[in-house]
Order: sequence, then C-alpha cells, then structure tokens
Amino acid sequence: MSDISIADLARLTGLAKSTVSGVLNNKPGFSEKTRRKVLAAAAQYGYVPNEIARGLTSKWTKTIGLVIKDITNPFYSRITKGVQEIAGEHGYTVFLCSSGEQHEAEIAQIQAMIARRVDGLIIAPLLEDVPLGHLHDLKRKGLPFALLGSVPGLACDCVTFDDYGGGRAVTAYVIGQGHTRIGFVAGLKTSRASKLRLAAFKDQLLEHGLTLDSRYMFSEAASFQDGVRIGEHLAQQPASERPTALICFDDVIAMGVIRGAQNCGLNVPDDLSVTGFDDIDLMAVPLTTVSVPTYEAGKTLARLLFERIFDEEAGSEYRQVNFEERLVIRETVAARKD
Amino acid sequence: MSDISIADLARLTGLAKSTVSGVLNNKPGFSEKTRRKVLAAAAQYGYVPNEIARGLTSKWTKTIGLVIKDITNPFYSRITKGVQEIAGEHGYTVFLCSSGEQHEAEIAQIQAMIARRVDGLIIAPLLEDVPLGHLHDLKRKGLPFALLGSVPGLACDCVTFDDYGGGRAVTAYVIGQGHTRIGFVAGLKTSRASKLRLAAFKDQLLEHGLTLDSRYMFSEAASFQDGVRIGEHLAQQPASERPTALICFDDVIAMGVIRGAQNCGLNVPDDLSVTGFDDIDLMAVPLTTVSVPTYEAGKTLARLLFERIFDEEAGSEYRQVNFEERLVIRETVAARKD
DNA sequence: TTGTATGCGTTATCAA
DNA sequence: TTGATAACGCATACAA
Repeated sequence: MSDISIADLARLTGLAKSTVSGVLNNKPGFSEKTRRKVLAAAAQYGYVPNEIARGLTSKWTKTIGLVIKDITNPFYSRITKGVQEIAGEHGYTVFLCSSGEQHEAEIAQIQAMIARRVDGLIIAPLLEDVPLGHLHDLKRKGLPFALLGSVPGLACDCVTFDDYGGGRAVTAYVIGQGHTRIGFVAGLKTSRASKLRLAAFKDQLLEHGLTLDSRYMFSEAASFQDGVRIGEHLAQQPASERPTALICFDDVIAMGVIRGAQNCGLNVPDDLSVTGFDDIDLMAVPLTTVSVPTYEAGKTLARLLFERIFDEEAGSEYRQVNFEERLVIRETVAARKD
Repeated sequence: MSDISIADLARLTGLAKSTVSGVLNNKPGFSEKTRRKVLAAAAQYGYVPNEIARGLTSKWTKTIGLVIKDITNPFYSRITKGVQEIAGEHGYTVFLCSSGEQHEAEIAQIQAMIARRVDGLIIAPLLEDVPLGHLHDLKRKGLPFALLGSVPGLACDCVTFDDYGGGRAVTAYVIGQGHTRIGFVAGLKTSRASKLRLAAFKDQLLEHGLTLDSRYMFSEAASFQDGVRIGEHLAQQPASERPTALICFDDVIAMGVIRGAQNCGLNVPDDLSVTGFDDIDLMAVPLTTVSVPTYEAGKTLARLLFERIFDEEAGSEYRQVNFEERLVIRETVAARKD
C-alpha cells in the first residue's frame, strides 16, 4: 500500500518538505521552476494529500455525519441527496448512518461519528416520546449540528415541514370534493408528522361539521404491506360501512391501500378515494398527495450546518426553516355528489 | 468544543496516560480500584476515543467508502443498506458518495475518500465505455476494493448479477404467453446491464423464430418520464403497429410506460403487457418483473471487502460472486391466443 | 527557499 | 500494578 507523502515528494525532487507543502497549497514565493517540478512529481506519483494528517493541525476533518432512519425510504434518500450536494460544494465528505428505527443504534452511530471527529452532524430523529438526552449532550459538547424536525426545549438549527398545514389542505380538499365518510391511516405513534397531520384532519372534520368514525381510523401503519392489509380489510366491509375516502400518512402506505383495495375488486377512486403524503412519484398510479420538499430540506439542513461550522465563535442565533407542504391533485380522489 | 482526551482523563484522575489507555482498552493487570476510577471519570466527562488518533498508530481508520450513482434510486439505496449493515457489524463507518452519473465527480469522490484514508472502497461503476484508469490506479495503490459489476481486464473482488439470464427468463416467459410482437426499452448506452438484457432478448427472439421490429425498440431511457413518453407514443400508434408486449430495462421505466399508456386510454396488460427489472416493489401496480437481489449484493460486497481488508498480506485469490436474477410473475403480462 | 520543530491523541515499550 | 517516554504519519509554522 504505497501512500505517497509530502516527505516522499521532497526526497524525489530533492527539495524540502516545506517547499513541497507550500507549492501544493498554492502559497506564494516559489520560483516557477520549483513549482513545476513539485507539481509534476505530485502528478506522476499520484500524490493525494492526507486529509487526516491535515486535520491533525487544522482542527477540521472536512467531514460531516448524517444520521437517518432508513436510506431505503425515498423521504430520507432525497434528504441525503440534498445534504451530499451541498457538502460536496464545500469539499466535505459525508458519513452516512441509517439507524433503522432503532433508537439505541442511533446513539451508537452518533458516537461513532463523534469518535471520527466530524465537524458537524445532521440528525433526522423525527421521533417523539423517545429519550433525547444524546442531543443535549451534543449541544453541551459544542459540536455543531442541525436537526430535521424541532425538539421542544432544545434550541438549535433545524428544518421543519408544515405537517399541520399539509394535513389541513388535503382534508379540506377531500371534504370539498363532497366526501363525508373520511378515514385516516396514521403512522407510528412516535411520529410527530403523523400526529400533526392527524390533528389537522380532526380539526377540519370538526370545522366542517363532520363526525369522526372510529371504524375508519387506523394507526401504526409503517409499510406498504400494512397499507395492503388495510385496503383489503376495507374492501371486505359493506359499502355503507366503509369510508369513501382515506387519507394516508404517506405515499407508501397509500399505495399499499390502493393495491389492497384493488386486489379485492374495489375501484380507486370511484369506490374509495385515497391520498398520501411525500409525493414520492415513481408510481404508475397518479396519486393525489401532499408534496414534501425533501431534497430542498436536505440542502437547507446542510447549509444551516455549514454556516454554524464556519461561523464558529460567532454564536449567531439558531435558525428554524419551515417548508410548506403543497397539495398535489392527481387522480385518486373522486368527486361525490351524495 | 470540549473534547476530552486520555491526557485530560489522566490529569483528572491523577493517573498516567498509559494507565488510562490500558483500562479503557480492557487490558489486564490493573487494580479494581484504578479501573473503577478511570471508568467513572470517562463516563462523567463523556470521553469518546478519538478514532483518528487511534488510526495514527493502528494503521486503520475503521472507515470504508461507498461510491454509487444515485442514492435516490432504490437499486442503489438497497445496496447501500446492505453495505451499511455489514460495516456496522465490524465497527466501521461508511463514507457515502453519489456521483450522479458524472464520471468526473466519481473520480473526485474517490480521491476525497483516499485522502481520508479509508481502509477500503466499494465502487458501483456499472458503466462501460468509460475510462476506468482510476480503478487500475486503485489496484496499483494496493487499496482494497470491491466492485459492483465486473470490469474486463481488471482482476478484483466483485459482485455481479446475471443480467443475461434475467433477460432470457423474462423474454422466454413473454414469448411463452403467446406474444409475437415484443418490444424492448433499453437503458443508457453505457449500461452493461442494459446491454446484456438486450442481448438476451435478441437471442431469445431469434431462438423462437420471431423477428425484431425496430419500431418496437427504444433506447437511452433513464427515468420515469422517459417511460411515460414511450407509453404515450405507443398509445398513439394504431393497434396493429405497436407491440403487444414491452420489456423494459428497469421498473422505474416500466412504471412510466404503464402510466403513459394508461394516460392515453390503453389497458395494461390487455392492450399492452409490460415488464421491468429490479423488483422495486413499492407500487400499487403488480408489475411482472425480474428481481435483482440488491440488498444481498450490498452485504456480499461488504463481506468481500472486509475479508480483503483483514487478510491484508494473505493475497488470497480474487472472488466473483454472481447473483441470479429471478423472474417474478405478477399481473402486467397478459396471455395471448392470436 | 530550507531545515527543524511542533502538534494531534492514541498505543506500545520498557522501566520502576 | 503503574508511570514515563517514545513512536505513529504527516502537514505546517517559524527561524534560519
């Protein structure tokens, strides 16, 4: 494993280490001849500066960590893409950790990245009712970080989505299409987004004088398969006992519901209207959904983090950037006249 | 930013650095009293070992790099998940780089990871007809790496998919269902997988005495939108002039085709049968496809890499692991009797 | 321009 | 059982 170091280059060119280092870092005050000689040797032997050794003196590792739940989920993979893009612009490389919904793993992963002395962290906890002590530790340590979602009682840079607004918009739309028997499929109990969307749903029902029917309510849905089961379950009810519309916590679940309903002979949207959240868009079905700007959010998270990293002592105010969720009307909600 | 080091701990406990280090590494030969004192101090001050400094002596950074095209593509995000899982088991953290189909970016990213002295690299080039000099450089450097896909003339550890076999299986199936006018949507010209699947398609046609109709052939499809355009285009042809079945390079394109065809009033599969590759499975449409075990492939890539990293001088033979592609029959291919 | 010294935090070596 | 000191590798700062 032949790593060419500055010392090697110095020996090979017959120059001093400091000269080689100076030229490679574009410092002024070297003759054109030396400059060329160094550059030629560096190219010839494939010299790659050792970022780690550099970090020994510069205090910066030019490395950030990104902690998410599941890279396989388009929601997170788009955030990741946004983060990567901005990190690349700054010459930073990113450590990725998927904790896979396991809280313990998340803490271990964060430790591992601290052990690698990342310059900053982006964390997408997105869970409530879960010990968040490690985030406070982070703050006490003074390690810059940015959060996806806000944590009550923790002042920090964060990016949030207007889940309540999104829930309101889609519910209002479905009601406006004439539906009165509307159901809701909630996500995991620990999901803050799910809670807010559900709250907006309930408020809208109330506001429009509609009643909430517990037979139309589902919770703890977390996968396509969960959606399929719900769709099949509904299809087996008599038409009069099932909702005419179902608002799902996310697109994946919504797609599952559609598949399950269709498996059992139900027509979407004529028998059952379905909506989702996220706007994954990759599906053959033109799903009416609420678009969540995940890619933009990822970029913003990284920008917030880098400002904090580079400002360092500045101690500027923490910032929260809130993204709107936008209703995207496609074809899975039918108008009803009854 | 208060980083507690071993030196700090030594000062705080009144012990020597070497004692603290020994206890923290579970070395034998320390009194229970000292041991407790050190552990207590470490916990109290939130000591996190500096993995970088450790790498200074140990020669290992406990870090690997993963270079892929696009994290947003389920194909790659599953590979990533597999790699992460195995890396985590070994206490390794992974640098992720999405090069976004840009060859230049890929090289730069690899450089960046070498600069961070990763212990090894997993690279998913999956492109042909593209300069691969940097891979040879890697080998010359002696840096362990594993490849997704094989590169002619480059002996190394790699994981491959039987794209030819997959193409043959799905084509044979479609022919067996009675189709005679079958089209193919190829991916990017630089995609090796696309080439192999197309070759198998052509061979099967020939073998069954069917002719290839250039009006049914498409290429350079790379997105859902490309698929939509093709679907719409086909729907606008007279029924007698369009294929009755279309084999698409991947699920995303297949889904686009279905959407496009349905937009224009075509029925899938009655008017047009469609198949994909990858088995993304997240869609409401029960797509007949060829399953590619990406998650398993990711795990295998990581295992190959770690064996190479840990074997080091052993110089064991390079290994190639080939994964079968398995036909998954769902509902987007109709049987034809004409 | 050059040589030398410094530093980073850990682990290894050997002495006490 | 513990302590002192020397690597480890490499970029950089500073004096010459």
